Amino acid sequence: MKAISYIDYRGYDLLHKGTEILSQIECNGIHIDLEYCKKKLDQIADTIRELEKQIQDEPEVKIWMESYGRKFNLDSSTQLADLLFNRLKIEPVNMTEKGNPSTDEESIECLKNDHPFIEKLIQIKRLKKLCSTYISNFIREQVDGILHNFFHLHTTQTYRSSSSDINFQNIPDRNPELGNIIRRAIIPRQDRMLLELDYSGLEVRVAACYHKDPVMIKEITEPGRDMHRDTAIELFLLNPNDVTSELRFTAKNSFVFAQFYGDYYANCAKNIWNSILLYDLKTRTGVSIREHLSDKGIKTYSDFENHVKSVEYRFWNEKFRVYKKWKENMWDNYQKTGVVNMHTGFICRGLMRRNQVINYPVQGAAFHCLLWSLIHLQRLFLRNHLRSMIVGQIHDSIVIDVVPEELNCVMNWAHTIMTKEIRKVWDWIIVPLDIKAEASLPNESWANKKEIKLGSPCRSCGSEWSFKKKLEENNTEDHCIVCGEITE
DNA sequence: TGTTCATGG
DNA sequence: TATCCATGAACA
Repeated sequence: MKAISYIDYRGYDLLHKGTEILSQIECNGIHIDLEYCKKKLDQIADTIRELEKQIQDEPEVKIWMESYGRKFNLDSSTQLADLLFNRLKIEPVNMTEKGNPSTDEESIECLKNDHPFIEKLIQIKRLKKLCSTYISNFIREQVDGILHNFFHLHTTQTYRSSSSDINFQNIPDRNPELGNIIRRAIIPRQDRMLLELDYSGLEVRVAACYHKDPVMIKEITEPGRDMHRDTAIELFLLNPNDVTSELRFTAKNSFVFAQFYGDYYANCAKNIWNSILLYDLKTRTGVSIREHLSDKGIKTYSDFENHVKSVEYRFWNEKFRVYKKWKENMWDNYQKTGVVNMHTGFICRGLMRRNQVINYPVQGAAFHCLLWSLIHLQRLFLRNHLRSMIVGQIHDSIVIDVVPEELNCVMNWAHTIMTKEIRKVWDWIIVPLDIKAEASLPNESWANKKEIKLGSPCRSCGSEWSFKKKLEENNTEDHCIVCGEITE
């Protein structure tokens, strides 16, 4: 049988066992506060009505209403684009994929000073999104207060997973206001706590297992190194002490990750420049980045684009030379053979663009690390009859509904499986793996998650895990995550 | 049905 | 050679 030779059983086994374990997780489901959801839905509806009333009197909205009459609709991007770019003659900031002027949040946020209705419009859109995509669906999909969403292993091009009904993998988090509202609805079962275990920098580490760039391996393994901070220093021409978390964030997302995914300097420069202007980014000592760059000779956008071009050149031709070579090899090899192989035994075929060829094997294998860990953690749970249960998975993290007395044990096992056992089985993982843990106190919602660290056992309850509680005057205090007592 | 927008990794 | 992978809502 010829076809049999095309099947790689490493990949087959992983998906077979993965499917079984994910179905058990779907069956467990995640507990929600149904009464809270219903109450919040009504509350937000009131807020939206109030906001809609408030913007009715704004001059721009009057023009909008007059031109569309009965068809006037705040949810229509087409109408908003017509208002902003045709009637008010505003220069578009971004274009859509099809080349039309865009009205997405990033493009209209910078108009809010000249057009105050924009700020309320953005808030209305956010709240509507929260209700329609999240809260309403929580209420629709729950059975006796439990959400049994699906986790699929057959829908993505990269052999990652996906989730639907509800999508457990895109619940708001980055925006604290939205994150807090919706995550307040997600709660542990009675007297339990929610725990999330995250692989730190998983894709960057898995990428290193492919390209084996010595500079990147150093970045990952040497303590105290921080490539995002270093990139911020180069992009904004700063001393290390002048880098704020905001500047590091911009460098990380608009340059480093964008470059890893295959972006190029002109696009990066545009995005960074937009951030500088929109958020009026400053150095740690409070100097405006715009002025600071100007002092260094970068006065116009064109100057900045040239500067980013030179940062990009050093990034790939001096710093990550081996990584760059690997990308070229991957693309050449695909053009010759038509396939891309993953470390985990999967093969990608079919028509792919260059950036897909470079990213698929990384994205897929990174998720497979998570899936492998999930399978083995769940086996331990079942074999040892733990009452704690795995309730979800978000690409590089595992969410568990934990019985407090089992927390020490769960953390111990998870750490062993996710960072040690996996490397015994997959020797292609040539860099250390690391996990981060966040948890909420018993009976608290997911909105209250805090990072927890290993410490000495709590005198009241014996838990070894504590979180830092912020006090006045930059002081912190360690508290036990199970009983809340101060630990030493 | 296609486009645009939002959310997450 | 031009930012990777998803789900889902709403409009046109």
